[in-house]
Amino acid sequence: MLERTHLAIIHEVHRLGTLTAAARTLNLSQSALSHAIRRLEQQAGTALLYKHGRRLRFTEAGHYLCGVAERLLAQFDHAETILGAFAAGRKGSLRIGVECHPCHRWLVRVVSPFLAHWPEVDIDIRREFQFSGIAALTQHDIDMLITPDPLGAAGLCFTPLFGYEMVLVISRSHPLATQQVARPADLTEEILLSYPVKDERLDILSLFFTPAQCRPRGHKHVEDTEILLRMVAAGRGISAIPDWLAAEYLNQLPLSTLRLGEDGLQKQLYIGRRDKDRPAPFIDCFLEMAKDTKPAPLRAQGTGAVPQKS
Amino acid sequence: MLERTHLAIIHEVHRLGTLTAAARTLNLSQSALSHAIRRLEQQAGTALLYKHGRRLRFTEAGHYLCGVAERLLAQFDHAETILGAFAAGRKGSLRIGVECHPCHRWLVRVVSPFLAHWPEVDIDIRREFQFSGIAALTQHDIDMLITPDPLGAAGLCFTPLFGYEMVLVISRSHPLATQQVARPADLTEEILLSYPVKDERLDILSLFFTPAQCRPRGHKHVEDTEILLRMVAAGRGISAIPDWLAAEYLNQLPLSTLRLGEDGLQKQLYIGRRDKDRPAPFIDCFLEMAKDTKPAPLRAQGTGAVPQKS
DNA sequence: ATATAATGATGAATTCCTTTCATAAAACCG
DNA sequence: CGGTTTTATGAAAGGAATTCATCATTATAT
Repeated sequence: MLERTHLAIIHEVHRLGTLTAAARTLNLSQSALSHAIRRLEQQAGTALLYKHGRRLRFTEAGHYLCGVAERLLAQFDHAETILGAFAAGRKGSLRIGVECHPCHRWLVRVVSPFLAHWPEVDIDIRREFQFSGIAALTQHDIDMLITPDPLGAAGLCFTPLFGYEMVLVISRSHPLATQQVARPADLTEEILLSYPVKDERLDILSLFFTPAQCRPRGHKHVEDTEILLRMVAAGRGISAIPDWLAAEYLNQLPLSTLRLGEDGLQKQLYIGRRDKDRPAPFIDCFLEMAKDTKPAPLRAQGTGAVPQKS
Repeated sequence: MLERTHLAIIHEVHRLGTLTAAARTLNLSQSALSHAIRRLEQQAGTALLYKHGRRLRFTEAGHYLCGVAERLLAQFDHAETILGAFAAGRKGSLRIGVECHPCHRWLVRVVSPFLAHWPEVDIDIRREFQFSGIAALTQHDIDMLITPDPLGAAGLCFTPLFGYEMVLVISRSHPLATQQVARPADLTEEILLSYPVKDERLDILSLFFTPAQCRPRGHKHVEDTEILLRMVAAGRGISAIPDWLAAEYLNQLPLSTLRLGEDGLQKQLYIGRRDKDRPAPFIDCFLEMAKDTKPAPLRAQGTGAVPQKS
């Protein structure tokens, strides 16, 4: 069976001209090379080298194999280099799951500089999961999960990123726009606009309406944040988004924000990953960069919610 | 060090999904694969597989290596196939040296059908040698030598191909055209036209003029047979060529042929090769085809030389 | 649930292949 | 013709790959 060592021997003999010299650079004895070539020739059933004077020359088959060796050895070397990069954690890919739909905007602010620092690391962001994001993480479908709900699961660990508050956004011309706080009973005649996720994953339903045993009049799904907020601004509905996301739009669109209930709907974003994962440096780096990239909190304004203390 | 076996293991595990199945097809024990992968992982410094349930899954580095394996293994397999073709003698190249200039025309008649039968065999015909054709043969510059002078040399063997006669060609309007036999003394006022080879390799000089201690009046070199004979026909000189070559031109050009001396200048063509050469079937085949391709002898005609009994 | 089958991991023993050593043979060089 | 350089070879040694026996884990069937 043709092995890498055979190719290496053939290659060095070709490069240096003699077995003895090739043996030196390969850290083997001349005898070892001689035996190895002999074995290979017997297995191949054809001569590769023949003596010419006291040196060696390549037969045609030998020359052919020499060409093969040059190509394949280069590929072996390259593969080992890449493997080394994997081992050193310079190369890899980071599949990031996001369970917090509006967090996408924040995420891109983390990802951009990261990609610049780790040119060999690919990033893939996934928002759809077969089951939950947690399951995707344990099943190695993703390598990291950004979620506000750090559900305990064996073999996972979560790192807190930052706290934020879910705020109600309404059109500035809405009757409630003058208020500071919204109560569930105030909103029973509204149309709720939300990202297209299951109801139980919508905090405004599970933590605001449901405990008060009421619901908005209607509920529509909107994929895109920009469109969602434009619809809100146009008075077509209300929505609940993180305060820092609202902050980005307050001076672009005629929107007002209200606290959801007396205490506000406080949330915390976590980044989760598998315990046992080899700690690739680029993963730690991503974590650091994620922690350092806090979104600008909603500044106190007439109709705004109170900023969150970090 | 990444070896072919590692690639084979990785590849089979990927293909079949389990170590056990891969071990079966590789004729190894499951334990062997497990150990081998473990060793490779330790050397590479990175995990390649991890357990998922009771099966194995590839890490990123593992997936990468899997791609490498697919590419490289294919190349190994191909290389071994080609090597096998070399061993079986289906593939190779035949560098044929020709020391008999006019034999080129005969040679192409052998080579054409040969190339059709051995599509993987390349043929290279060489007429120029650093030293002699014999030296080129022993030094592996060529694999076969077609020569009328089978000079004994250690490690070479010669196979006779066919006998022929060197005949004098002169213009049909030449005064000697009516004669059957030419003698050296008749030609001392002629211009000899010959292929551009050294004088000592020209039989008409070494075996005809020199023994009679005379020379033609002049001697010019002409590379091309066609041109050479047209010059002869035009009365610009005389030449000596094999009878069968003359036969091809007798009805195209106004030429006459005369025997060189009483007995004619009898020659024999040989094909020489190295004794110890692995007896590739295509070489034997070439020999057979060469033996079977005898040139048409010069038919007896008014002014022609007597045909050679084969 | 529990038993059973399938799969991978592991440590020790063994086997097999590679390498080395010592030496011979051949070829080049002055 | 020695002296040097180079390859070839057989036997011995060394080491790495493989196997064996066994355990742990997980999936499947009863």
